Amino acid sequence: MAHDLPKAYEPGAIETRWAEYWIKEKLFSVPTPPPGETRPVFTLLLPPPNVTGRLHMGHMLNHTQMDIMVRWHRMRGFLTLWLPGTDHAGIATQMMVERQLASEGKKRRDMGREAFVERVWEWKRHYGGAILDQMKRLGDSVDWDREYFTMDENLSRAVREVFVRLYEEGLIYRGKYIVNWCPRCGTAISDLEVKHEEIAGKLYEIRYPVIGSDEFITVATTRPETMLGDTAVAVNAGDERYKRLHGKKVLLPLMNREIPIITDDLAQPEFGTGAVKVTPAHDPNDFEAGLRHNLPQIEVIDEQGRMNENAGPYAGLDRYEARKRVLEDLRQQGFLVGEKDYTISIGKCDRCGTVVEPRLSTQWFIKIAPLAQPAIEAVERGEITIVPENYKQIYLNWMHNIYDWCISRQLWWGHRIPAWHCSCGEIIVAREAPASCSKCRGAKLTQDTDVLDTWFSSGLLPFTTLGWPEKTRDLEVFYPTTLLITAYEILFFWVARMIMFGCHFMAGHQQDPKVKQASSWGDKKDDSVPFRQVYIHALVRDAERQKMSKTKGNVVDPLDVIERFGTDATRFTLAAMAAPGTDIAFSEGRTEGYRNFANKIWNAARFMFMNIDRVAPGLRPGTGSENRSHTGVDGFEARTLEDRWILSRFNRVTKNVNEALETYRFHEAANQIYDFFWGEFCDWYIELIKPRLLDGGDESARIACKNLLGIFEAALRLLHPVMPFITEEIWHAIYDGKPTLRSIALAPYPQADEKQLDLAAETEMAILQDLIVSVRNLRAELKVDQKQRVPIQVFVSEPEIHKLIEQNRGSVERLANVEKIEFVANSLAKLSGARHTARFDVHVIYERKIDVAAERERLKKELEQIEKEFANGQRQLGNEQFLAKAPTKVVDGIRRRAQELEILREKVKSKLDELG
RNA sequence: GGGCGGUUAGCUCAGCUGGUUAGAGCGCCUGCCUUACAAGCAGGAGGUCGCAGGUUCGAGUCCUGCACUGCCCACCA
Repeated sequence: MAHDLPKAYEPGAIETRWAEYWIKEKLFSVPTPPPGETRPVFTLLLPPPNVTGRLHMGHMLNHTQMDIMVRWHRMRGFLTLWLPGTDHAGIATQMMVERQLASEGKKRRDMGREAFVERVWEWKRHYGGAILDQMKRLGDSVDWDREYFTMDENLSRAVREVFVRLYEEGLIYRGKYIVNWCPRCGTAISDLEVKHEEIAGKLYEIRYPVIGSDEFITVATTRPETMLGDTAVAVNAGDERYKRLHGKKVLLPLMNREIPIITDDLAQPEFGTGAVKVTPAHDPNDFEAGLRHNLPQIEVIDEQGRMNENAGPYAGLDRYEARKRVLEDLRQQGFLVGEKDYTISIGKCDRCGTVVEPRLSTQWFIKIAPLAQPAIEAVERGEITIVPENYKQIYLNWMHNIYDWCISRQLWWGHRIPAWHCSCGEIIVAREAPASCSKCRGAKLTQDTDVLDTWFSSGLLPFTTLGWPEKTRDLEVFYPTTLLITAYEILFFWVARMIMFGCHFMAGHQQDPKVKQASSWGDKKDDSVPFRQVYIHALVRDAERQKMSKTKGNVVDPLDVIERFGTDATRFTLAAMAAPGTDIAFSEGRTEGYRNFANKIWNAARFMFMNIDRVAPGLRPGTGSENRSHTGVDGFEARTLEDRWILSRFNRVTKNVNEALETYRFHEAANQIYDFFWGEFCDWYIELIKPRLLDGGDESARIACKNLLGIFEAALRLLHPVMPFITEEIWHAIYDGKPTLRSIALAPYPQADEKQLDLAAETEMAILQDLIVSVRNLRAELKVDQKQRVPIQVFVSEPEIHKLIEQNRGSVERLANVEKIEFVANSLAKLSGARHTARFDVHVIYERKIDVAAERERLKKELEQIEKEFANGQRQLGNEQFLAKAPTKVVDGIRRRAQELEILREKVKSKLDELG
């Protein structure tokens, strides 16, 4: 790269080129390390996107944060593994392919299972994993050689192994229970996959005639159509109103079936009429009550949400149509006695939005309590920490109230349950298809047609991707993984399951102490956990803080944003806005600002190269371009105040950035670098060294170049995890395309050197900046022509400050466009149009007079503020409690400030007097 | 029905364990094509930190209540 390159940074081609280079060079591939490896390990498992997935802003935030952490650790010398892969996503993918088939006029059931599954694989090979290509565009530094798919043969084998083991341990059982059933998807779904919604509905009161009397008993229901399957009416045993009806029967209207009146706590006297219809086959509570009272379970709704043959005249009707008809008939026959507005909660299928039907069916379940206990303890003991911390309590609450998990799905795409049914009724659960029935020796075995919940297999990934059930070297080194960064949405779906499975199946596992001890997690004892730390990232919303959703049409496509502003700028935006615990309202304005930042860096680089090529071409790639092997600033020779200052600032910022990343304060890390690079390095340092570069003599220019290069190169490394592309581009240019290392990503991350912190330099620099800004301010107020240089007068009382300004006279004159500095012996405070701080007075000599009225206003306002602050300080200093209790640092600070304020007050007052 | 978060400049947001003068970007106003950058430079205006109490020497920061707002969890007909 040379200085004749475009003035404006064009990220497109550059980013694509480096993304390809990183993959081609296999820079982030981590072969299994041999025994004896002593580097601390950092492992991160990518939350596998669905094969059907496309990148959205939430992913982009997640990936940005992961990549920052990964690159940061890698540069700090950790043996860093980031494992990518995709999830087969049972329902989602099956739906996708079904839709595709529908457009061809085909149906899944007509094709048959085998052909359909083959079709899904075909789809997967064609369209699946688009998101992986998008990840490449983001610059994700994952190990592509280890990419997995949840239905890979080795992972599938591990899934069967887990299933069989859990079954053998009695933790998996099969049974007929009420489950959430999606009539559209035709499968059971877990509690988590049901989204509840409040809608306006009705509460109907229906009276059932009591047999052997002319009485009625009135029940309340929101779902009248289920009455067709009623097998009892329940009242509370203690409810006086119904005591006389205990043991009697009622005649179920429309169906004319006799059903008993039972007493059960299901019925609560306060609610409705105090009597409740019981439909064991279509309501979870009624199901339980049915078991308690041995009631028949009459199913009236089929798996497609239609009334079945048990529904008499309503058979064949859709459930909602049936509701209408049932109500009509009840009304006509005088059984419907009440109808009032009522807010009801309905469950909808997470995938397709269809209203879920509680339905009786035979499913496979995991007994959750024995698995939950260790998973709760691991978090309570701090073996796993969750950040932000409030999610820990949410996790624990959920885990304490968890129900058994329905793991079977009536789908075709997924891991088929490793159970075989024999015609004799025996069920054989086995790792591979058995040849014959273990009970009757028969060979007519058919495999269970159900597949497993997608989350069953993804819950195993932390160990199955590393070779489990084999005792592999990978497991020994990389398990437990170090960090998991994920969205709150899947805390229960995925994170909780991984913890349960990890603690269960990896119990007793020991990580290689050589790679563990050196890491920051070395003090943890329990290596069964799947990860050491979980960071829950924020939700990305649109600029109006609305949740992005396709139906609202407010989805911001990250690739569009990338197209317009570049990946680096987009990444920087997300990093800079990602304060832990708060959602992000994505704004393109910010991204544009960070695109400008990239441009600023680019132009600073152009400036640097222009000067190096002109005065010290030897600096690149020869001198100073030796392998950057340490964590500081290379080849820096502090000769001047600005040199000492920028070196100190760099180290302070480096310290802050590392500390911020340590605690996931991405926004702080990003802002620190931004402010340093733009506000200090470009605005001040580069401006200050220009004279040395231009006409300071060869030696002086060479050192200035070297220092410029040193800071710039180190700053690139500091920024690299956030903006990997532009930093890689410029870094390579520094070495003229011939760096010793193949990538800045492999160079050491800057670490602060306490010895290079220089408080004196920072203080002195602040005074000079203050003086320069004061003069610029005065010039603006006097409307001095920008190009005109004007003389100034300066008064200082302290000799050191006089010396400081004297020594940096040239800088002040240049940056404030001053013709000549004249030091005067007396305070300029009274002089109208002069500026003052506690340390100096300054006056611009110019024929134009300032606007006296405006000046008076300004001074009045200033005085007011000074008085206010001064009074405030005095009050505190006069308070014994304050003096006794406040830290000396604070007290001293206020004392010092009070002195300054007194000086300032006098200056402002005398000037106001002068103005009259 | 429970639980969690948010409310700071016109807009979008920082402000970590309470401590001197509450910050940034965008937008706005003024002046500059100053030989890295107009995607830039210099200067400026703009805030009773949602409301009401409380704790404290000291509160944007901690506590209580309220208001508005968002999210999650929940098998009450």
